[in-house]
Amino acid sequence: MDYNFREIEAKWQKYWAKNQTFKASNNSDKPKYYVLDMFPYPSGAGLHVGHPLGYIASDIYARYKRHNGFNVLHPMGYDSFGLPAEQYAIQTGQHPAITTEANIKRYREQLDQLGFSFDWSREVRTSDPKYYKWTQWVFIQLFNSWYNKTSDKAEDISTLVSIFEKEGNTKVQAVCDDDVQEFGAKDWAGFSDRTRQEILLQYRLTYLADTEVNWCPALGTVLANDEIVNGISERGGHPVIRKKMTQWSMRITAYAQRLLDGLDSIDWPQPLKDSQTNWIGRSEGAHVEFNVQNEDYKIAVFTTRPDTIFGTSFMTLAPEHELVAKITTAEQKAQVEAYVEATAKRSERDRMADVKSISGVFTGAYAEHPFTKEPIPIWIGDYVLASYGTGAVMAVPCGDQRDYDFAKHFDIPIPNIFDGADISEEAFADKANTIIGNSDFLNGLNFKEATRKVIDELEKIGQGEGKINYRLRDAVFSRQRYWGEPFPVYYVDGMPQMIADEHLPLELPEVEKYLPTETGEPPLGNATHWAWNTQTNTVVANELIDDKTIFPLELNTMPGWAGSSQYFNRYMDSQNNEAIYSEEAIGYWQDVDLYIGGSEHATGHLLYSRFWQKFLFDMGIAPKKEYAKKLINQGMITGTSAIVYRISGTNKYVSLGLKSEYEVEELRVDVNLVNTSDEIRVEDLRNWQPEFKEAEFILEDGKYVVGREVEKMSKRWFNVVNPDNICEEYGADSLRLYEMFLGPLEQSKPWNTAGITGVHSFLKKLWKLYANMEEAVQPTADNLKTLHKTIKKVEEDIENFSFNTSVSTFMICVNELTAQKCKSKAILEPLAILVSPYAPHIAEELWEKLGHQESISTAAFPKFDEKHLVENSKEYPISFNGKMRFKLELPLDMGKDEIEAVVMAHEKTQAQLNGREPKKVIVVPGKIVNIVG
RNA sequence: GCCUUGGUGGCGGAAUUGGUAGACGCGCUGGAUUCAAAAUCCAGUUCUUUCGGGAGUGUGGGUUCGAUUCCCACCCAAGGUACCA
Repeated sequence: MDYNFREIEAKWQKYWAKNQTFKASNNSDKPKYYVLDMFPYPSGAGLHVGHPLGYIASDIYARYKRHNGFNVLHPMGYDSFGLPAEQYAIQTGQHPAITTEANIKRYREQLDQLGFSFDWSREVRTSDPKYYKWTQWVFIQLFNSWYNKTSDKAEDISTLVSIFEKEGNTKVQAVCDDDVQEFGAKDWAGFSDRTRQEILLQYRLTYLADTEVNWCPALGTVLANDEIVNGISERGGHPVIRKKMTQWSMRITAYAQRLLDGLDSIDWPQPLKDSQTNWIGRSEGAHVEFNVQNEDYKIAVFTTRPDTIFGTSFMTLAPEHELVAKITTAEQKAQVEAYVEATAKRSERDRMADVKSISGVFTGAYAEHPFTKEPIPIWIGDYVLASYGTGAVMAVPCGDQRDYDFAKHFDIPIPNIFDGADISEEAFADKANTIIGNSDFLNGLNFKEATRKVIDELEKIGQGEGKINYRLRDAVFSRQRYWGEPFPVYYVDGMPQMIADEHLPLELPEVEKYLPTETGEPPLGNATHWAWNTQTNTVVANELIDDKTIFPLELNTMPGWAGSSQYFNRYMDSQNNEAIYSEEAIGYWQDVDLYIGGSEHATGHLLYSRFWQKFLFDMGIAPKKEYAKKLINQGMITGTSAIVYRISGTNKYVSLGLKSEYEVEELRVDVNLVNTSDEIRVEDLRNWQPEFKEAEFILEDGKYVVGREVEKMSKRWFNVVNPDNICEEYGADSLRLYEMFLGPLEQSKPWNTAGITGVHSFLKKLWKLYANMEEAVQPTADNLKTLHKTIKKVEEDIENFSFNTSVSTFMICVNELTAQKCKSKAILEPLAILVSPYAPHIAEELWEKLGHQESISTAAFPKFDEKHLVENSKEYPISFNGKMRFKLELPLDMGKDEIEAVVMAHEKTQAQLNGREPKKVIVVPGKIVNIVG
C-alpha cells in the first residue's frame, strides 16, 4: 500500500482533537514542562510558510518532552487587538471583531492542518472581554501601587498613604515624578481629597502625565516614529508636529536596575540581552546644577564625565527645555523662537539620525560655573533631546566630539583640561588615559579619582551629587485607537478613578465611526454610551453625565503590548473567571521553560512583559521574577521572487537565458506559477493578470525560464508561499520536515519549495520500510548500530535545537536500513518514536500498524545503548603536512609505535614521500596520522 | 559610527573539544525501467589537471605537526541601535 498522506493526516488530526490527546492537566505526578510560542496577530493574509517555523520547532520539543515523561503545557492563542483590523474597519465600516473572528478561523484551520500538539482548551484571545478583563485588572493593580526604593519593590498605595500621614513625603524613598513638592504630615492632613489624589498620581506605577508625541493634525492622531518620513506622515504626507498630550504612562523606569540584573538569571540569546541592556542604557555619572547668572533659575545636567567640569565652555539646552523661554534675552528672542519652531517640526528620530549638520542658537543668557563662578554661555541645539537625562548638557568640547564639533562650528573656545592630550584635530575622549590638568583641585588626577573628588566637592557646595541615569523612559500606555482594551477608568472632576474589580470587564462600546472625532478626540469619543454610573456600576448614555453619580469614561485604549504582557501566565488557567489564574495552577506550572519567537520583539514585548512579571512578583501574584527560563529566536524565512523580462516598450517577454540580447525591464510574477526548474507555463501567466493576456513570449528550448531573487516575503513581490498548497501536495509531515531541514532555526534563510521533494521521498522510503516488517526477525548488529547511532544523534540534536541535522540523520538511517533490508520490529518500533516529534502523522499510522492501540505521543523515547556502536577497527586518514592523501584500516587497539611502523612501511607512504625523509610523524590513536616533511 | 549575527560547491546546508572539508537534500549529467511520461532505482557531480597530482571554507597575516574551527587586521552582507551627554 502506498503512503497516502492525505488520508493519514486527516485521520490523526481528527483523532487528536476527539481524544484531546494534548490536553494538559494542572496537576500531575509527572514533572512539568511549559513550551510557549509567541502568539500570532491574526492578519487577513493568513499564515505563510515563515510563520510555522517556530511553531514546528516548539512542537518537536513539546512532543519530545512528552516522550520523556513530562507533563507538557503547549498552548496557543491570538494577539487579536491591532491596527490592521481597525484600518479595515475605517475603510469598510466592518466591525473589527467580525474581521478578527474570520481571520482567527482561517488561522485555526491552517494551524490544525500542520498537526501541532497544542492544548486548544486553553486558547486565549486578547480581544476577548473574558481575557482583557484581566489586562484591565493588572492595570488597576499598577494604579494602586507605588515603588518603594527602600524595600526595592512595588507596594500597595495604602502603605504610602500611611507614610504621608505619619511624616509627609520628605523622607520616603520612592520612584516618582521629578517635580513633586515636599510636604509634611500636617500638610497632608490639611490637603483636600483632590490634592491628595494629585499627589498620589505622581507616585502610582501607572499614572497620567503630559507626554511629547508626534501629532498629525490632519489625521487627528498620534504617529509612531516609523510612520513619519522626513517630518511628514507616511500615510497621506501630512505635516507632523511635536505636541504635549495627557496620557497614561507605566513607571517601568522603577524596574530599570532589576530588569538589567534579571538578564543574568535567564538563558536568552546574548544579542537579545545586549539589545535590552542597551535599551535600558545605564550610565554612571553625576547630577550637576548650574545657576543662571542674574536669575533665580538653575539648570540641572547629567554628565558621565563630571571630572571634566573645568573644561565646560558652554551649555546646550534642548530647544523644548522649559527654561529656554524664560532665560532668552530680548536680542536673541526672534532667533531662538524660530529655531524652537523649526525643531518642533523634526521628529526625534530625524534629529538623531542627522549627525552631519550642526545647528543651534545662543540664548543670550549665561550660567555660572559652580567652582570658578565664570560665565558660561547658554545655547540651544537640537542634538540635545528633551527626553533624555535632564534635557541639558554641560558642554566640554575638549572631551566630547559632539561638543567639540559644535564649538568649532560656532567659534566657541575649546579649553584643554587634559595633561598631554592633543585636541587640535578632535576631542580627547579616552577615559582610561585621562590625566586632568588646568582644573584647580582636580589637577593630576585620573578619571576615577577626579570623578570621586568632584562629586565630593559638588555635594559640599550643594550643587550636585553622584547619579546613575537610565536611558529607559517610562512607557506611554495610551493609544488613540478603537481596537484595543478600554481603560477601566472614569473621571471625577478630572481625576481618574478605577472601576472596582468586580465590575470588570469594561467592554468596548459600539461606535458609528472608527476615526477620531471632529474635535480630535480618540474614536471612543464617538460612542453614545460611554459614561459610568457609580450607583448601578454600569455603562450608560453620555447625556446622563451629571458629574455627581454619572461620570465620563476614559477615551483612550491600551497599546498592543498590554494584552501580551501576561498571557503566558494566563494560559496556566485561561478559563478562570474568578481570578487571573488560581494559585494552584501557577504553583504547578511556575514559569515558561522554553519560549520561541522572533528577535524583533527584543525591546518591546520581551521587555514590557518582564516588567509586568516583576510587578506581579512583588505583589505576590506570580512566583517567579522571570517568566521564561529559556528563549530562542527563530530566523526569518525570505522569499525567492520570480522575475520575467519585458522587452522595453513592448508587450514581449523574453526567457532568462536570452535577456542579454535585449533591453529589458524586470517584473515580478507570482512564484506559485513557477515549477521546480524555474520554468513558467505561459498559459498560466496569461491567466494570472490581464497585462499578460495578449503578451508574446520568446522561449528558449521551448520553455520560459524566470529569474530568481531572494528578498523578504511580501505580498507586493508576489513571493508569498502559503502552507496550504504544500500540505495539499506533499502533506504536513513533509512541510514540517522541510522547514526544519532548511537550516539552523535561528538563522534567516530563503524559501524554495523545490527542495521539498527530498524530504517527501524520505517519508515514502520510511513508509516502505514498514511494509515488509516481520515481528519475529531478530535485528542484525548493523541494524542495531544504525538505530543507536540515530538515537544518539537525534537526542543530542533536539537538546541543542539543531533540528536540521536530525532530518539528515533520519535520511541516513532510512537509507542504511533500506540497504540492510531491515525487517525487524525491534528496530522499526523505536524508529517510529524517534520520527514522531518531527512527522507525527506518519508516526502515529506506523505505530498503529505495529499493533498499538494508544497514541504514539506517550510512548517512551528509545534509550541509547553505547554497546552497539563499539568498533574494533578504524579507517585512519593518513595525512602529509596536514593534507589527507589516503586511508588505512587499522585495529583500534594498535599502539602508537606500531601504527607508525605500519604506515611508514606502506607503499603509498613511500610513493608520497618520493624518497624524502619525514621530519616528524604525528600519530593520534583513534584519530589521525600526520607525516611531516 | 557602534552592537550583534553571518560569509563553505550551481543552491539549502554539514563538519561535537583544532584531526578525512563539502554529510544529507535540491539541481544537474549519464544509465536502468517504460510505447512514452510521471514515479522509482543505479552511477556520477568543489575547481583544476599533462590523470602523477595540485588548489580550495570572504581577504591578508599569525599560532600549530595539523585551522572552516583559535588569534590579529581588513572586506562584504543581514538585523538592531544611538547626537544618550
